[in-house]
Amino acid sequence: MTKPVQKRTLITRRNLIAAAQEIIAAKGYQDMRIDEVVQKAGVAKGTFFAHFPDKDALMDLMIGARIDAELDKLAQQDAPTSVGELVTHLRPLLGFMTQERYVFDVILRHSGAAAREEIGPIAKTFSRQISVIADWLADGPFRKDISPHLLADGVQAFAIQAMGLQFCAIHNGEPMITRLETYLDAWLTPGGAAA
Amino acid sequence: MTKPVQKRTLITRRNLIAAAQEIIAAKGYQDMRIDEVVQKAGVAKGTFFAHFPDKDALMDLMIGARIDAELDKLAQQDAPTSVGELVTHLRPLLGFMTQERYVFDVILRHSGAAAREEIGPIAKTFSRQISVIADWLADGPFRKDISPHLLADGVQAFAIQAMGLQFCAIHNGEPMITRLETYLDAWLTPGGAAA
DNA sequence: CACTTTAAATGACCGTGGTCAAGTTTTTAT
DNA sequence: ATAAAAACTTGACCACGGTCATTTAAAGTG
Repeated sequence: MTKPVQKRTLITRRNLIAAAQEIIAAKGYQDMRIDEVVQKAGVAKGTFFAHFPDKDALMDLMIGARIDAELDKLAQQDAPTSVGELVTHLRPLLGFMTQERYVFDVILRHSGAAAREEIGPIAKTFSRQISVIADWLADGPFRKDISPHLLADGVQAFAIQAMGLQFCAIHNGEPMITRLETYLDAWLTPGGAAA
Repeated sequence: MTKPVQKRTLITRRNLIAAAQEIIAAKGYQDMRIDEVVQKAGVAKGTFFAHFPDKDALMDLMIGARIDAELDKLAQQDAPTSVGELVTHLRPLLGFMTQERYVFDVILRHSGAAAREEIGPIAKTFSRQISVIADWLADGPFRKDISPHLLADGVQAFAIQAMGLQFCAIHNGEPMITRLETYLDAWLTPGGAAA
């Protein structure tokens, strides 16, 4: 896990991940089964747990990788010049995160490093997300009385709030994106205009 | 579940809940087992699932009840006249929510009504929380350019963010309460003073 | 009261995540 | 080359949430 010494180990690990990817592509995250992964990878069940502490750790890896890919795209965009543009930029990322209730739950569970020592893949993407957004906000027409980092923290908090309500039975009149825009208007440009 | 007709049903249900409460009091939420609950309640396992759709539903009930009790206390407090006071008022509630990682996860999973038709106990407390906080904020020295309801939504979002980071390995230098105060200062009194 | 219908309880059974003592392969030491 | 040590793999096994055909008890009916 930390420092594989044998070539064999790397191959096994790669096979496990490849098998998981195929299964997820075919049936979604929710329906991935460890039994199916090990069967497809051609190893015994115990081997899986020699490579990953638990199922969640693999999910962390898989979902983290996809979020990272979204962040790659995000980071290449120009800094948004309005809240509307910011929300538009975030849309694909939030779309991925809310594609399955299960995925959103995994993300929530791992976003805060999950009380573990080592910071997992998803938690890393959350830090990165803060960096990307903070960079954007630093130069845009947004409030300047607090640090870009704090601003970005808030964007993340509101994004999670908006995504969470997405799955809620009551609040589904308003689409997630619209709700997020309302939040971010109030957060990033209090008083109605850039301060 | 919706309309129990027999006395027997009510008794069984009460026994199940009482058993669960005892076990939770003794070992915490995380370590509650259905097998132990039904054994203590003196019924078969299948009976449990005739009363609750799944384990999570019972957890929803138990945790929701405790949150509701906290909200009862909250609602009796005077409206806070500063962000610091607001945070102090919220402290016991947030303390309960973060007492166990497992509890926090259950709460997150159910806060948005969990994509079910009926709104569960925890989701109800979240609505109530918004009401209580909105009432407080309406009259206090906080920004007035957006509705108290929207303000309260934000308080909730930041509270969740602060609690989530509580469990994070990196961010544990700053205590949850301090972090929340920083967030809420920026959210409720942008520009440094009440607008 | 006897009979039927409906509601509730039962427990053997299953699916799936996770464990671990024993076996196999690879590396290191002599 | 050979033995000892370390790394890796194995699969039977366990824990625990959840299911369902069957049995038992309660409520309705004449």
